[in-house]
Amino acid sequence: MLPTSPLKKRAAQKEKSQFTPQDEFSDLNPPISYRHLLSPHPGARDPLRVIALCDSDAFYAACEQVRLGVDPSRPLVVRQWDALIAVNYPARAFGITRMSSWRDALKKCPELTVVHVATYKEGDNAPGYWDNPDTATHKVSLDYYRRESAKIIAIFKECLPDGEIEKASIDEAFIDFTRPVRAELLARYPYLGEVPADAPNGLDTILPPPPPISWEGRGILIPIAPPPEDQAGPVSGTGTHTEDEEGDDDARRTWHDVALSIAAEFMDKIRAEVRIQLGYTTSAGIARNKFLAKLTASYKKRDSQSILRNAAIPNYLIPMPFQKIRFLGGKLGKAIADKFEVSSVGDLLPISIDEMQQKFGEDSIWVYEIIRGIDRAEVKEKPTLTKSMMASKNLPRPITKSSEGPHWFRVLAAELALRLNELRATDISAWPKTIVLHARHRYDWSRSKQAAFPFTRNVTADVIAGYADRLWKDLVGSGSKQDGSLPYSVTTIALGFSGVEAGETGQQSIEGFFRPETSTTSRLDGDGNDRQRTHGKKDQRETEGSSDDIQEIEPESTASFVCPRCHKRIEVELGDDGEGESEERRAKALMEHGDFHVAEDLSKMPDDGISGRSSQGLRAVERERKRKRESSARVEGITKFLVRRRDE
DNA sequence: GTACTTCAA
DNA sequence: GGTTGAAGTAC
Repeated sequence: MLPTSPLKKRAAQKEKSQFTPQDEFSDLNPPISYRHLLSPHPGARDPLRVIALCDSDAFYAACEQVRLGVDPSRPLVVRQWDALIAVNYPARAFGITRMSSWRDALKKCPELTVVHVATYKEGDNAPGYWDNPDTATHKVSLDYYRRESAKIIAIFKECLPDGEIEKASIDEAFIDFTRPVRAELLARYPYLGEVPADAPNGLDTILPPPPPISWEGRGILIPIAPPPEDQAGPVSGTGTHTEDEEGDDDARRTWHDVALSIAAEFMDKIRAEVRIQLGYTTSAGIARNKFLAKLTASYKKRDSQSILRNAAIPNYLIPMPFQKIRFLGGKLGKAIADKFEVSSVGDLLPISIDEMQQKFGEDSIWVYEIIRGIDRAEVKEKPTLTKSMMASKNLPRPITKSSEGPHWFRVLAAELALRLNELRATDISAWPKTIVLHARHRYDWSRSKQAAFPFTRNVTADVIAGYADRLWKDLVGSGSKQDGSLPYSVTTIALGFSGVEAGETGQQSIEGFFRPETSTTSRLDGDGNDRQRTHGKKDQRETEGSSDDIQEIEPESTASFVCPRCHKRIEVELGDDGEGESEERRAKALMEHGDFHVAEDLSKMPDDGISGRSSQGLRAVERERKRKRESSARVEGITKFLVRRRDE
């Protein structure tokens, strides 16, 4: 229970009341009953919840070190143009930081290995490693790191089939250990599995005292500072106590600590697995929720893991600069710091929720809870497939002519084509719904245009670049100036796919696209409508005729769809090797037909913008301008039809 | 759906 | 600082 209203608290603080910041942490030792332990679905409020965040140390540098077979104890940095984007720990020992320039780094450490990140240039169909790529002609590729990242996640999953894993960025993931830890808890302490006959409150009986914990080899414990003299600790209430060297502490030990220690064992094994199989060292934080796990991981970095027991939360959090907290590192955090002239979590604790809400509205509740160590966010497994895919380039010299765009599209498009096709090696049905082109003017603002991207099999750099050309014209206008100069200089060009889908949703869409054809008769029955739409195309009649005649034809051995664009009926032979194969054939057929339309689109690409009219000219730069869109004359891909069908 | 912004690593 | 990716907002 919170001791008093926040407003009173603030007033009280001014008069130097007995309130200490520690009093704000009211939920450090929640009662844990048999019901908690045995309930089938642990949620965010589970007192035995255990979350870890695991990240790779100097990830890009580690990738290069492993790729090149460099001795891990040797200093190595990853260079991007003149800057460094990763510095391994041996190199940090020389005082090299990510802010150093590559030449300075080499001065500090002559034996430094400097690896420039992989790059593309126009015409390349794969990124390559060069010692001195030119930013005027090349763009960097982070593809190798993405692939290595995926391997790490795969190991996490292998090691922990029952744990939820959420990839948080290229080099870090949250792991929810709650379920595996609970299973282990019951295995190690079988007496917890049954409510004792003499338990006073049945399932709601509090668990017996936890056993001693050996933290040896399980990670670094964030210390519980002993409470000040003649003041009870916020949790134990049992008066004086001391903490031994191991950090175990009879008075404060809880079953949650046991859970943390088991999670730490698991985490350690998983990290060892990553190190052995891939050669990457990692750091992890283990705590009761996501945000604390994240903060704990940064306690001691480099091939280690740290553990934050509930009892250690206040002393860890109070001196913490709150802008280190996830989502407070940006504008919101700065606004709060400026408004209240504070910098640490402890400074923020006395500020009442009302006071905060006046300025920061909805966000306040989240902030109020987070600085008290409360975070109910779930570890949610994200689909393996990323929803978007973007390739971007900061231009060394801003471009001022419209004609300078296409060169960069071809570079960006080559990368996108490679990445999409690589994705399709495993997810054949992966398809991006839209293609987006961004152009940024200086560091002030940017504009973007998007269009439907067709469901097509052969996604080549040319196809992508072709669509980008049209978006470019829509974005910067065409013919607005005689000499082809742009209405504004462009410092960044980014080309990407969004709405990338595959697997289940992709297959569902494809299913919906085809009409079920369990027998030849049922197909003929339902044909009236289709005939109207197909305008009696010849090939349609032919396929129908033949299937009508050949009665031996296996049910479901063929399927067909009518293209909404050309109204042709397309017949597909399905495989008989099970669902996987016929699914693949359906997808292929759709894409092959899409290819035809892509070719058609590209061959009669207008000089105009996509909407068929010249787009906003100079005036477009003004952000106030109203945009009127013509929705009718957009590129109609099969994709669009698929999307609509799925909703029906 | 489209264009734009914010946050993070 | 450059290159990504996701999510939220306004329309």
